Amino acid sequence: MNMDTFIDPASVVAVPADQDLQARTRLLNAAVHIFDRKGYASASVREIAELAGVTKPVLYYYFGSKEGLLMAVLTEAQRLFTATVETAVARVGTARERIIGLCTDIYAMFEQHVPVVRVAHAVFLGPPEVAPPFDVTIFELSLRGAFAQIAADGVAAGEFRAGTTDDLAMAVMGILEGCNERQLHPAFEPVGAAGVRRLLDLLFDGVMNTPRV
Amino acid sequence: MNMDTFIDPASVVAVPADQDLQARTRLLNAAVHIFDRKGYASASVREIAELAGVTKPVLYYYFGSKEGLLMAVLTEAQRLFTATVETAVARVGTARERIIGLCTDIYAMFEQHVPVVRVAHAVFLGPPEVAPPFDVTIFELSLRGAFAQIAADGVAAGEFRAGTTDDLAMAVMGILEGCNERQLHPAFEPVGAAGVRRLLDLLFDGVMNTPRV
DNA sequence: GTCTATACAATGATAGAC
DNA sequence: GTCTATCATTGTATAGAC
Repeated sequence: MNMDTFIDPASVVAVPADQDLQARTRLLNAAVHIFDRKGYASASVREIAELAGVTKPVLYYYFGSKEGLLMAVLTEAQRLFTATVETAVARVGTARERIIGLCTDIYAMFEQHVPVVRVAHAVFLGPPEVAPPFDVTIFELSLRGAFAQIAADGVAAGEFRAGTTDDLAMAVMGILEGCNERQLHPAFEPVGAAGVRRLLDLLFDGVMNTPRV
Repeated sequence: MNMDTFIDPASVVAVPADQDLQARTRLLNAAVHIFDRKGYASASVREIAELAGVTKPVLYYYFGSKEGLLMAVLTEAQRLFTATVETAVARVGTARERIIGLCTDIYAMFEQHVPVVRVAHAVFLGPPEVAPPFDVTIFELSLRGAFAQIAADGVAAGEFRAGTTDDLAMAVMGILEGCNERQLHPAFEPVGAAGVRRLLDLLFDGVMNTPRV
């Protein structure tokens, strides 16, 4: 992919129309901003072009259509996501530490790129009938595959109880998703990286007061 | 609220334009159907009125605006939600059983009313700038309050470890949300009520193979 | 309460000059 | 590559007859 498509997080929230950036990059930043605030369907190409400081035909010259613009944003989100997962999976340590590490890495990446993540999140959970031709399930599948892999390692090493692999991956996904949604939703207070770790510790160690048999 | 606003789940997915129903009810069913499939922003009142078998002015006569129609749908969703939470909280048993009971009740209610829940879910997670004047946080707040109450009971009774109340509620919310999203998203296979219970058991009993100290 | 007909703004997209 | 000007369509909403 062209390096021109890189989205500078600071510029997204600060000055999308910074004249030092290329028109294509300014359009991407503006698109993330508007898609995030109004949703893809309610966003207008007019507004995006204005925010980017260019005219409408420039937008169509670079992206072909409104949907093409969304596709470019999603491609960028996928790049951020898979990079985070791959580097986190390669870590060493106990399975417990690796799972916590992957979760905190994902959580931190979401925190650093809230607008882009929110756009991708909205497409992922939104109505499939109007969704663009972008396989949004790769986010879920790759992340769950990573958790399942680490969990299987933990079971094989005797670190985790036998037969917990798939359920552990699913439970971790749920807890992480809950934390991320609280981070993405402006009405709630984020739990923070420490909170993510606390919730995962609860899952690993259990809740009951009586020792297991 | 008028009983006329009740949304028969079967009619929503089957024949929204059933002539035996009142125009207002047919409009509500059609709105849920269209909002669910295309999203609120992309849905057109033209299409909703046609599906309901009435003309546009009839829609505006009953609901005043497109947003009023969405508000009516959300109000119905809230009714379903709070009713489920209240009856589940009133149950007796151990805190662990009560938490599992509330989760499976919510899960089953979502399963029975997938279209309405998806619409409410989309508004809850969607962009706040275009959201209707409906406090979507009440879903999260009431549910988390219920979990925290039960968890506090469990801690007080010595059933759960001390200091786990809030984290337990958050972790349960996350796991439940993960299961519900897999149920609402057509690309994934639902975990089922048994899966929900398994994941919660994992949280209660812990994952580690070594006994806690 | 329900209809026909229409007002009117906004949309995504393009043609063609430069 | 970027502009001005414009098109065709669709959107929500309403006026007024019955």
